[in-house]
Amino acid sequence: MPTTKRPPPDNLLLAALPVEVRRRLIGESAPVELNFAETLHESGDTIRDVYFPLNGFISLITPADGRAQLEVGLVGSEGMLGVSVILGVDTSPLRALVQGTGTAWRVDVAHLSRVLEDSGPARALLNRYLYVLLTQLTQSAICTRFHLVEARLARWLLMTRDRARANRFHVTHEFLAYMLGVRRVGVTSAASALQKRKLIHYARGDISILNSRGLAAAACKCYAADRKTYARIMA
Amino acid sequence: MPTTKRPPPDNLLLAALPVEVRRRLIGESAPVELNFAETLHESGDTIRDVYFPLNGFISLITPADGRAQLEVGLVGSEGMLGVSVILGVDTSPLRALVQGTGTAWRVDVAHLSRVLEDSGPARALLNRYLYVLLTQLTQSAICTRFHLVEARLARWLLMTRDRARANRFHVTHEFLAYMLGVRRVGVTSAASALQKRKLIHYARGDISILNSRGLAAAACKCYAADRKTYARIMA
DNA sequence: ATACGTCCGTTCGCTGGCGTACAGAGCGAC
DNA sequence: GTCGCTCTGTACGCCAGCGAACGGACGTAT
Repeated sequence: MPTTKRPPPDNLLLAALPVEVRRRLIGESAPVELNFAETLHESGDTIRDVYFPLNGFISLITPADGRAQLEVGLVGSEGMLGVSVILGVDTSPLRALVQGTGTAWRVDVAHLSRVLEDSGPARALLNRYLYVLLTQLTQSAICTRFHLVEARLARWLLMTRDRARANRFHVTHEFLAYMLGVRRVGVTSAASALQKRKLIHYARGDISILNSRGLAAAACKCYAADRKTYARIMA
Repeated sequence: MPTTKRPPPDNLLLAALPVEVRRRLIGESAPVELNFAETLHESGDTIRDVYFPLNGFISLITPADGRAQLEVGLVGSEGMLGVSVILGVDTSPLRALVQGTGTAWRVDVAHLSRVLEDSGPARALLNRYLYVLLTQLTQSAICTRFHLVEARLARWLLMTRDRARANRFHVTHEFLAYMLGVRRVGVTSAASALQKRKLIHYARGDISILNSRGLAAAACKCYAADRKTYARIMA
């Protein structure tokens, strides 16, 4: 279930490009569908296409030994999936999983490379985005290590809302547990605590954010820190 | 106290550059000293110089709220300090702290940028290094989340040995605790367990690796994974 | 020799999260 | 309506790591 609608959905990176570059990049093509639970990149595999989401959101997941796994990044309308291509490596270090149905511009890797070679502004923009991603990654590392599940959950919900541009999305406790690297029960108790405080509402995999101010207060500082960095670097 | 000596110490990145680029980059200059406990970059500050260590090692530390902090990266003779410059951002996202005394080539940021503009191979090389750093960062995130202190300690010691090119270095339990994001007592018990198994020896801040095979077995897979990635990408 | 600072060892109670297991509740298919 | 599946709630024992505190050992300076 997609969700709320806002007038002009565009990918923020593409929107920041010079028009001619943007035109050359995505040309006449139409955005593709991002289907729930679809794996766009598998860890270790060769990347053929990169994606610039318009809505929906994509989780970047690192597989660990055993069943353990952990989400280390989140890509939505503010970013791009497949940054390693910018660095000239077309092997994906992470698994990219569509968590929120939506649409995205898809660009062939070779084509992107050609455009990047010719356009300094495009290189600069994507490099800056990469820098942001890097800082978010370190922030995630800290967060995962030190913060309580409840605060981390609140942060995740807010980040997702921003990226998907929707206050309501489909995620079960079980999936959240995978993302946060904790047990499902841990998510259940954290989520029910947030629900009791009327910050969110959920039922059978549908989560709505009721009070984002309150949720931000319940989240760890990492959320604010990430936003600040994005604003500062991408401005 | 530096430590063991090996014949031709060079920075691996510089060694991989075309000779004329390397010459242009570091010219006639001499390597500078890296002094123990010196802060080369402060988080949020402007980066003036980048460093290519020959020996010694530098910790990349992210400050969290409170006293909590966490090492998210380690730079030695295999890499470079100040990668964000490659991305066109001269604000350091992390604190860079000299942990192992040594020497390094220091390069002015503006100069590096000019060289990078002209040299495709240099860009490609540093981009690949950045990719490696990125994967190591995600690996660290996993490690920090899921693995036991003892295994993480073993990994840290091995990584440090590789970067500093020395089997012996000066680090107190207290500093290790900061790096690993745990209590000092946690380090003490993990270290003493390793020492009992004759894998390491330590006394008053001097740590020696006695049996690196055994230590590798005690470490989590992250160590091997990191090495593998480095070899694959930088080869 | 003494005094002080650094570094390491150990202990105690506490708790957040783990692994596991089971039970109810909603929803769709038939 | 009933069955089966998915999703959520709750409970129980367990443990790694936490915070705090104290004591001893080693070096170095005076």
